[in-house]
Amino acid sequence: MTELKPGVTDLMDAIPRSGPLDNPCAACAVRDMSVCGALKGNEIGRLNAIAVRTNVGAGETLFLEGDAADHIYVVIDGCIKIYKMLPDGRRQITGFLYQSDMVGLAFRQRYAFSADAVSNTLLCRFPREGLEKLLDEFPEMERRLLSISSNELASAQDQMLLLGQKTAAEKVATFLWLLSRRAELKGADPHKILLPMMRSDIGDYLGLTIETVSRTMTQFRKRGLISFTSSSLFQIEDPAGLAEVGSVDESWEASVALIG
Amino acid sequence: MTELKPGVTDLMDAIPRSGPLDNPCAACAVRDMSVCGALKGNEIGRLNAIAVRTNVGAGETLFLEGDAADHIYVVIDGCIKIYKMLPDGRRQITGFLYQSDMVGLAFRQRYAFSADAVSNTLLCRFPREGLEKLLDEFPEMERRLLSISSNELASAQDQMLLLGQKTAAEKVATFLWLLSRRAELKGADPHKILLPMMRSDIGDYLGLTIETVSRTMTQFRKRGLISFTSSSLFQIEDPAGLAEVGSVDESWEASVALIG
DNA sequence: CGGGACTTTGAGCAAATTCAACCATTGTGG
DNA sequence: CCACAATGGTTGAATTTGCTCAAAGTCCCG
Repeated sequence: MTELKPGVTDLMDAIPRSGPLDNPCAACAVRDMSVCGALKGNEIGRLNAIAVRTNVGAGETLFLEGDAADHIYVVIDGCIKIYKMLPDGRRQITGFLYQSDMVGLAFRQRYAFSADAVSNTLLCRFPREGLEKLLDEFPEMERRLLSISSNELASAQDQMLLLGQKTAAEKVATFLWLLSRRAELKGADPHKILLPMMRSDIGDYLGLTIETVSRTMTQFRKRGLISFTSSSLFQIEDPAGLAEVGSVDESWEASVALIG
Repeated sequence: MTELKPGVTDLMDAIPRSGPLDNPCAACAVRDMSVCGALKGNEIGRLNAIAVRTNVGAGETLFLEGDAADHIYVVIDGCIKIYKMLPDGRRQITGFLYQSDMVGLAFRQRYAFSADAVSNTLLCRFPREGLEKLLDEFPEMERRLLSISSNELASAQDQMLLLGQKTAAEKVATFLWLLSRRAELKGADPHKILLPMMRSDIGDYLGLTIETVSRTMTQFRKRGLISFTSSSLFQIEDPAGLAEVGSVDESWEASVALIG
């Protein structure tokens, strides 16, 4: 895990910006989608003063369950998995976090879960203490945080419904459908799905073994619902069919985090 | 579902208080444990002005998923279950809420889940709009809400670990152990467990069928971990053994909601 | 080109569900 | 006050879904 002074490395340069070099937050790609968006114009400098960009390589650990919860992160680019483990090694991945998602948000002394990078990930790191001070100062920011955690709670409930009630086929179909919705929301092609995580991650997220995930996917391929280019890249051939198989509720708001 | 003017009915009178009759919030039994505790002295009158006490009979519905989210509730006494359903009737109970817990906290237009009373329940109801105005005025209240939803998120993650990874025996043992911890926290005997919900509720909470819940409990009885007085009242005979069977993590903070 | 990590596929197995019958408790009407 | 229907809970046997164990296949990277 490497730390970067803002505006120095290759990865940094991959992030589009137009503002002054000494205030990268002002031009951050994810600013409007995250808590940061609550601060406007000149206020954003306050955030920038406590922000540190951090790069985490694929498979590296950001923090472990039980570590002192000193920092809060925002994913700038890449993918993070958060998970809890049982003493014997069983693992439940409780979420995959992407661009603009927050990691480590917990008003407790210690993290209640671990976080690893799925792929190379660039994050913005804030000391908890400093961020809390800003919250005192800017109630708009606090309101936004409340809205974010309320959305997270809603998708946690969706995930409980999936884990507790859905069959293997429904679980996998729901997972793929959700990835498609996320791509759509980001303005990408919702039919081309790139899976940055491996089968064991998908299994531990859905409460299934890797074998069941694999078998279910080939079954979907044989049924013409999807087709794969490689094991981590595929095409959704029948979105409606996938939603049907997944018993997905399309009636209203998307469960992928929307910032209100 | 009946509404009560504060300080009128039998149930109301069952709540201990000492303050003036026209300001029941000031003397509410759960005040210090809930958001309400953020307001002190004279401020509490503001909350009282928008609060309405509501009584919901066992089995009655408080609201349904998709209803306009006009109100937020605090459980004064009794038990509420919140749940989501699939089109074919499968149901996942995502939580049981007890004294001082909040129900319906969602910064969205519509409730993302349904809520039914498990037993006769007394609640305090606030219009969402009015409560949000108070939040603007009293940041301390907003901070408290943030802390509450952060705790809820943590226990949602515990529940995902349970649903996705634990065996039937572990699930049931964890459930009983958690009830015991809750009783302890409330100052009650942690070995006497009263189950206000029926087997189908427990099953839908743990992602198991009623038969499996029942079989697992009799197995626990035969192993000497518990003993029952009736089907809804029993005694924990071997707390350590129960925690062991449940693969419960006792290392730090309780996952039952603690208000920070 | 070789080796390691990840994925797929297959066969047998086991945990939990389904289906079915029976038991216990409660409340109601004759 | 008892009969009996209704609701909820327990127990048993058969079935099924998803898991375990095992082997082979694929991809990537040095």
